[in-house]
Amino acid sequence: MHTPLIDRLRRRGYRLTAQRRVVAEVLEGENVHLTAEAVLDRATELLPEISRATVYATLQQFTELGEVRELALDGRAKRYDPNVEPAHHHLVCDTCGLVFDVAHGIDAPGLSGADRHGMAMQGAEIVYHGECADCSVRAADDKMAT
Amino acid sequence: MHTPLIDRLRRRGYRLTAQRRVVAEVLEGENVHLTAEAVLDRATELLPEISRATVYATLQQFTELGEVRELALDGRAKRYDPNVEPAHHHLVCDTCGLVFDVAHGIDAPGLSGADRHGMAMQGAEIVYHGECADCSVRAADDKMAT
DNA sequence: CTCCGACTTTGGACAATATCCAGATCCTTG
DNA sequence: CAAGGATCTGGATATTGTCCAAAGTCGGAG
Repeated sequence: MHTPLIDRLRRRGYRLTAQRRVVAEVLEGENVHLTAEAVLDRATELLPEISRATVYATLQQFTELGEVRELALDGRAKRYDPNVEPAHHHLVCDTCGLVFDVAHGIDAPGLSGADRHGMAMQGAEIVYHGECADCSVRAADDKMAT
Repeated sequence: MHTPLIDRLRRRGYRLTAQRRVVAEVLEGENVHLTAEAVLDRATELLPEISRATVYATLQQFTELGEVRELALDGRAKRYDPNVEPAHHHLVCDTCGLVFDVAHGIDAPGLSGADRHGMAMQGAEIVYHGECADCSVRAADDKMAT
């Protein structure tokens, strides 16, 4: 079986290994944004001897290939978004870490030359912060309980 | 000496300790965005017996008070921005982690009701990504060296 | 001014996330 | 199907951050 991802790996000179297949499979099977540890957990179910180092390395490779997007949404673990296309931003619950995709069509304003500070621009990521309904309810309950 | 920060601490019932003064002093003396470890380093020079736990706790308190902004710009350490006003966004070098402020006046588009997914919105942060001039030069050098 | 209780700090253990490395393994090419 | 370089493994190590019990300190009451 050749998914587009696997094809691109081959074309770039990467070898086709069971480990890479498994990581690709885990990512494609999810529409939430997993952390590396979550990917490792699921990958271990499919290929018990896979190692942590391999999962981390593979996620980096996929990121470099543009197959997944690495997201730094909060100060915790990075998350991996398998939906590269269409471009979109994210909405995060600051309390529990829940992530929603924001409809595409929204984009960050560009930077003027002066604001670029001589840097080569590579893109912009908008992170909307809020509190999800569940956490709001839980906060209200906690207040009542006092 | 009573900086505005110290006043607000008192009014909220926080005690005025040497450790809090030192952390405040470190933050005010910097216009770059320090990591907690960097704050610890500088604070240790001013007050050698200060502990890591205190610095982390103090940075959290200052964040809750609105005196500093906690930034999750990349997947590495959180950074603390002492310039709360005016609101502004950030430009990050993905290679070395260097951070520039982006001129205020830029802001993220709002979210429609459907895009809010029932969450209570608390704000949006735009992170512009790129490669700074130094890192571009270094990458070019590396290529020549091969 | 002194004392005491509550708030704060300390330091070291622990947790979560991530990277590195040497040796073992395994794809792919020829 | 053998060789060789790419890849993987497992464990050590690094980085960042949190937790906790005991010790210490701030600041209001007297």
